[in-house]
Amino acid sequence: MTGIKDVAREVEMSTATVSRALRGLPGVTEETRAIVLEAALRLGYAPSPTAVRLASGQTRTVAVVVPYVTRWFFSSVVHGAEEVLSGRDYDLLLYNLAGSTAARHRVFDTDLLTKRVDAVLVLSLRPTTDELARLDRLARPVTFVGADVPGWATVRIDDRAAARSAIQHLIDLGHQRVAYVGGATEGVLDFSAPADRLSGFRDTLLDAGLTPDPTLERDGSFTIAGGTAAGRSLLDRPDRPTAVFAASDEMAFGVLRAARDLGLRVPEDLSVVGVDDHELADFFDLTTVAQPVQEQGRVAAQQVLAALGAKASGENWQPRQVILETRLVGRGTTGPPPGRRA
Amino acid sequence: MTGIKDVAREVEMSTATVSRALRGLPGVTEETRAIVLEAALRLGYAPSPTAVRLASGQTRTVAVVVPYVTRWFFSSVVHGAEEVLSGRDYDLLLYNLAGSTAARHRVFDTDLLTKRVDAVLVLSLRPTTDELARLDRLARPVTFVGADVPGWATVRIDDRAAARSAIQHLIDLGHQRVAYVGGATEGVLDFSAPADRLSGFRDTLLDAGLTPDPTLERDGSFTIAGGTAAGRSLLDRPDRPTAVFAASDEMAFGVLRAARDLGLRVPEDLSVVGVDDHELADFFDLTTVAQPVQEQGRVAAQQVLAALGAKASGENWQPRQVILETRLVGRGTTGPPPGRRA
DNA sequence: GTGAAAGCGCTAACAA
DNA sequence: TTGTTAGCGCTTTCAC
Repeated sequence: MTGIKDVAREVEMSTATVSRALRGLPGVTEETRAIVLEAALRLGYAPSPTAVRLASGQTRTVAVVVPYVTRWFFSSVVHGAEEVLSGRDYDLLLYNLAGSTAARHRVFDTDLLTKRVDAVLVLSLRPTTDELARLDRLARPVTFVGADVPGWATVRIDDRAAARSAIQHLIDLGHQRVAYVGGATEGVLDFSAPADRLSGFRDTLLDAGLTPDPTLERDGSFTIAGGTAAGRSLLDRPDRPTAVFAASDEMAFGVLRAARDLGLRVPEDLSVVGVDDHELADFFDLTTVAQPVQEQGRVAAQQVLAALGAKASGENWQPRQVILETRLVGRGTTGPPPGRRA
Repeated sequence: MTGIKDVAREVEMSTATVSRALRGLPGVTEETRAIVLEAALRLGYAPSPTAVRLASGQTRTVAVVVPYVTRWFFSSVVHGAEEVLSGRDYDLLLYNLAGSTAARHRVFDTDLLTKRVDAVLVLSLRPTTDELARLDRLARPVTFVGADVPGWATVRIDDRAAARSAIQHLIDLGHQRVAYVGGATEGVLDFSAPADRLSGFRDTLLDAGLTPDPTLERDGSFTIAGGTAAGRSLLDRPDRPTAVFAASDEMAFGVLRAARDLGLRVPEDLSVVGVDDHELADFFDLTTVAQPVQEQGRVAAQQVLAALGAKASGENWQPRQVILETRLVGRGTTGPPPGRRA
């Protein structure tokens, strides 16, 4: 392994000069720089990230904590974050909780992250007070994606508004009995979006003079299978709803399946709306509230890098709450309710 | 930030003793160790990974190179790898190529990985000779997942056999006109599986006395949309095949959609088989050749860790080719061909 | 513009 | 069993 000393020896200069020349710092003749660059290239020199980190005090590494890597939403956010981090020569350290409390504990309640990374991205989780305290002690920029964490930097959508636009769409079509399929509003992996989408759902109905029916609210645990089960229990009854709002596309897919299994036609007998604009939404011709997913990862990464930059140049930096726009994508799973068709 | 010196000062011992005590090395009185542990805990000491790495010469980091993180197969492999790596206190550095040649070049043809990681996991890519040469120069354990790379450590399935079992299943049902939907056997992101699955398809037909029809082979680019397009061109003709073998479940989903769009009943008019046992395969009731995906990530991670262990203890270690079992999962998308029903 | 020397925060020989 | 002393491979003052 050739090190900076080898290069210095080769060009008969000090390692200080070689270091400066290689990093493009000022105070080096162009001639000197050229000589150094040539020698470094010739010797196949590559600096040791570890040594650079120890000497510079920066890890140039960002931790990304993900509830479940295998879910489309999370892997898409990771994709976005990786894109900007690798572009700025930062390493992305992946921590996949895989839904495990033990893993969550290990990441947040031990010294795992301490001195290991310059910044942290946390996806969708709603941190506990203790976790926030520990993250605070890290004294590093932290950004939450897809969760509302007051006082901290966040990048997300307005979940209430997203639900609202979906419900309003159904109301405009003439639906009066609208069901909700969501996820636990608390639990092992506590997310912040479900509660907001649920209240957006209820409020919009109320605003339209409709009364939310508690018996039309189901837990679909944000999975396809959960959506199918919820859909079945919702639709297999005489007074079934004419429309279902699922708080995620995956649950909406499940509802579509339940409808199909029960012989219901969509949208003639039942309308379905989701949230996400999942890569399969088009495939299922699902009407949904689209949210920019990769973009949230990108923006979050840019945010922590900006914070790091500000820190380095001594500026003071305030955590920002970024809210990205959603938009209703009308497709084939929504239409007027039965008996109200043109 | 409290460092090892602070702990040493606190207990009035040398940093060497503190280091030994904290790491559980032999040659330290239990009493001493207890004192040190207590002080470290009380002072909130956590070692600096960077310093440990520089001093020990090990990064305790494994790079995982992924063609597309957002695809189910890859994120599942990452999941498996992360599980074992985090369990052994290794960091997982994620590199997502996102299908970009530039990204691939950056990872393999620059000094990016040099001195940065102890081992590398490469998913599905078929490396070029140049890339192999560079990986070789890293002098670090490298394991390829889902690709056949002669002479290197690999973890994969027998792609020819997987295709064979799917085709044999169709033949046993009585199918004679079987189509193939696969992916480019070369290209920007060069994978090794497609070619093997294609030849497994052809060979099995030949072995059964059937002649593979080149006009029944399509490129579905391993995506749902590609599968839909391929399916449409395959099925929208009078002499359409009675069965389609898709080299991945996602393409099979696309074929199912094409069939549905064309008004074909499955499996009455058309049988479809995929490969993977994707999380949605059950949802689509798709007959498929299941492969252990997370497991491949797990085994690959275990492999590089074993290699690292062998290296550390001076044993010599030979790259192994691990082949994991596949099995046909019969579901509802396959049945006897039209006109041959019981 | 360049070099000498002192760290960065640990580990690891080698002594004691 | 414990301490002393060198590093690990860079960056960064501070001189010159």
